[in-house]
Amino acid sequence: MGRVGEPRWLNDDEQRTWRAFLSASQLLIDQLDRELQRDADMPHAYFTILVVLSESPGRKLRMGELAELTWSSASRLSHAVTRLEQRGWVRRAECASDKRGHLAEITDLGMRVLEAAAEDHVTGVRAHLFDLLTDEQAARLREISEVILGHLGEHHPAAVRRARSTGEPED
Amino acid sequence: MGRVGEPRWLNDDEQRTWRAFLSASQLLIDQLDRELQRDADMPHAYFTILVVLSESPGRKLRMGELAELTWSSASRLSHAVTRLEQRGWVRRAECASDKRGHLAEITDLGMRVLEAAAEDHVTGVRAHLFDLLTDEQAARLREISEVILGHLGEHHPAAVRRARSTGEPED
DNA sequence: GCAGAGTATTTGAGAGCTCAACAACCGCTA
DNA sequence: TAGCGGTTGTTGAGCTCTCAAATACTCTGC
Repeated sequence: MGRVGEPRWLNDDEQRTWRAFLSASQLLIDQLDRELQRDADMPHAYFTILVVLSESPGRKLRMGELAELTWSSASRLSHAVTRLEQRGWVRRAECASDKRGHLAEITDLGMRVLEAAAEDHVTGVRAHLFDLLTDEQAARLREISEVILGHLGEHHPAAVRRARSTGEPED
Repeated sequence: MGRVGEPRWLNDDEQRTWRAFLSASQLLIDQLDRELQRDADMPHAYFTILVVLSESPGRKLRMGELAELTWSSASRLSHAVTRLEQRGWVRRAECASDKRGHLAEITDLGMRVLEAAAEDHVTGVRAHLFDLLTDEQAARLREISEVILGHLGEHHPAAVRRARSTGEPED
């Protein structure tokens, strides 16, 4: 991060683009978060955890894998799973192959809650995103998002362990 | 929000687009937030408040206006300003024309802190966004963001008061 | 087969956010 | 001008997230 000379400020166009994007994505996430809280009594982070678990083989994952797939820190995930466990939506189990490891498994109740939440949620995603965009725009948005994702994915804390353990160069 | 029959699920393309966009914007915001915390010891929300204040006439704004411009709830803003005040970056003053009102004003110290923070921040915005995109993509991103913003802006809590007080239809 | 280094996860404290309740004030109306 | 609904802003409790420290286990080399 060594700075060399003057920082390159954003020009007017970039400034507006950046502010629009920041506000828009923040507002969209906030809106869906509020709707999920109102309709299903859960923050979006919990919803994501349940979705990923529900799609996993055996409906269970090790904490570490779950953290990577949800782009979450280990700590945040652990706290969240504790709370999901208290609600009876997720259950912790021990990992046979590695006694340090813990598994998180979505319960039947969790599946039912998730299905109900997802129904409302998809309505919001349409109303606040896809219904507003042309197919062209949606396709562009996807390309742009994938570029950012490709760049940032590697630097995210949740991915660092994987990068190290698979011998990738660390840049 | 009356649901009519089956919810329209996202098709495969939409699913991937949505997940890519959600992850990318979340990761980008998180990354810049971490950098700001590390380099300038403040969360992004504080940075936004300082930016808006610094650009305002007299470097001060009423709490309500500041809340709207930062898309923040009144409560969140009030808590944030309290903490910014403790750091000496912002000062509260009374509003002459309306004794219910409070002004928030960025201090000289606040301006210096902001300028230092902005230098690092702009580097991050370039590195994690503009350096990755073609001019075309940036232009599309802006269009897409403005569409979302136009739609969501009205429904955001911070905008409801304004909408009501200017006689706009409430949908 | 044990010491030490590394890995997986949890824990606790503290910061920031949300929601609901509150206090202070405005301005209209009778 | 007193009353009252509406507006402005703050507060406190409770929840979620972050960061750093702790715990429990694995693996490697001797």
